[in-house]
Amino acid sequence: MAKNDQQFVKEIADIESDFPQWYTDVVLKTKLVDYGPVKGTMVIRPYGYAIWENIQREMDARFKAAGVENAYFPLLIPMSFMTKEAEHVEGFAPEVAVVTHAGGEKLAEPLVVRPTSETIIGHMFGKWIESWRDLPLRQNQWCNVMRWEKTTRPFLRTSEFLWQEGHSVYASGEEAEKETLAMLRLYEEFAKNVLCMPVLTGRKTEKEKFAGAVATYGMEAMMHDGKSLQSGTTHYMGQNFAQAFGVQFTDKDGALKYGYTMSYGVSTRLIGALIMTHGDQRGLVLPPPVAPVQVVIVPIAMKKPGVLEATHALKETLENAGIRVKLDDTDNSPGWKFNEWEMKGVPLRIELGPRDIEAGKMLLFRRDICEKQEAALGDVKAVNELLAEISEKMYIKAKERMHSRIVNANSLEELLAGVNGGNFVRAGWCGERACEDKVKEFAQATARVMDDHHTAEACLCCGKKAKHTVFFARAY
RNA sequence: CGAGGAGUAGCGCAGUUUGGUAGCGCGCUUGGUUCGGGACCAAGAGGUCGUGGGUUCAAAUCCCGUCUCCUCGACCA
Repeated sequence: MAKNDQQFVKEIADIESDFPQWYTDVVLKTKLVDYGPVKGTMVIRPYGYAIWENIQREMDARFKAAGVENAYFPLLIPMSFMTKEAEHVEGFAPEVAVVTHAGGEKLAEPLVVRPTSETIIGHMFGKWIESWRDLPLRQNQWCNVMRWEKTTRPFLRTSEFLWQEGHSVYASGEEAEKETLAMLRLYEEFAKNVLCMPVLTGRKTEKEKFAGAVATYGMEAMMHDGKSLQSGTTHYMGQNFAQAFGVQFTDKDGALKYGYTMSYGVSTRLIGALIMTHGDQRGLVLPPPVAPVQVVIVPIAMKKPGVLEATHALKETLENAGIRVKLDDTDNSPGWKFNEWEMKGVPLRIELGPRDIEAGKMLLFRRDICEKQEAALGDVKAVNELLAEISEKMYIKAKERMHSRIVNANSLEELLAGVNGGNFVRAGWCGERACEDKVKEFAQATARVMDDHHTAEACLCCGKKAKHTVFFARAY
């Protein structure tokens, strides 16, 4: 029975050598997603969606604490909105899906399926804002967006994906910029405490920034193979969108002024980041805060008297303590269940058999380091402490890996050697587009984030005085 | 769009060279024995071989067309 899956587990034994294939296989196999009928779309299955729900819940709590409200804006955007901001339309035109027919007729004006909502939200904000008393206006929406990508991979790059996009308007540029950085810090804290994932944060280069933004900031996570994954971005728009959509207010001095806008977003890509940051030879390893099932109980010798009753009682005890518990009382063999739930990344497994019940104990298996330990049967405190420890260890492990794989480079050759070795490469950069392009051509690496303050001596490419310290990496 | 590969049962594949009644493993269904690291026995269901045309007594197999998907590039959260 289940020889297929057994083979599969063997096949994924070496993650780092065959990472993209491992990733796709494990995501499909663990039933997080399925491919949709339209190329590049994914069907998020309940187990995968539950991860997203947990991310949403944790993120939403942070937004609300920061004073941001949720709202919803339309899926369809008039084509003319897109063309109002020159850089924006140029950036998104190649990847938008367009509705040309509806109601059995050709539409007078084509409608764009939102690739992001800056334009329509700018339009509405323009109507809602009249006075300085209306500012700041800070809203967020959870929705789907569509970008017609050429090559796709579940969660990491799909044509349609789920995300949150927050949009704020401020009376001054300073406030809007401050909020842009504050949200970046919020994301960083979220990555650490909820996803147990370390990230690098910083400003994006001109080349990498959002279409229509003055400045873009991002957080980058390191995957097993040393590639970088952009996991969240925040954008300061200045008055670009405010001017395009007439977001004006009457200030205290009676003058009519344009607002300053900013936006920020994270997507279902975070799930991909999780999988690729923590996953190992046995499959997924999910951080307890987002794991759909935090504890799985596997009864041993279920038909022996008292075993099922004991597992049900344990489940109830843990559930009452607010732990997400699953009791696997299917008639698969225990070995099958062990592998199944390990593959699905459940942080903690409890094995309970006649011997344990007699001794008043339970066997705990932690997924992060794959080790077993004993605890008193029904000891909720022990379970909670172990879950907390798993979160902490997962973060530390990922952080140590990332920091051990950041190297410095003073030349293109050193950079190439660095990224070939699966590292992030820290280097000086003069700020010229030509040098950035040359790095891309020479080492297939791009500038992920940069730091304006701790400036390195010289540009690794042209040798001129460096304006920025940049982290270069190959990226997904 | 450039290069390569693949379409046969739910999944993974064999069969194509040399045309001859559609096969294997897993999964699924039913019954039974099991259960501390992917158990076993028995019985069963399931396929217009991507698609259109051609050659032939006969095509998964040969010929021509066409569609789709995957991998690697260019583009991107």
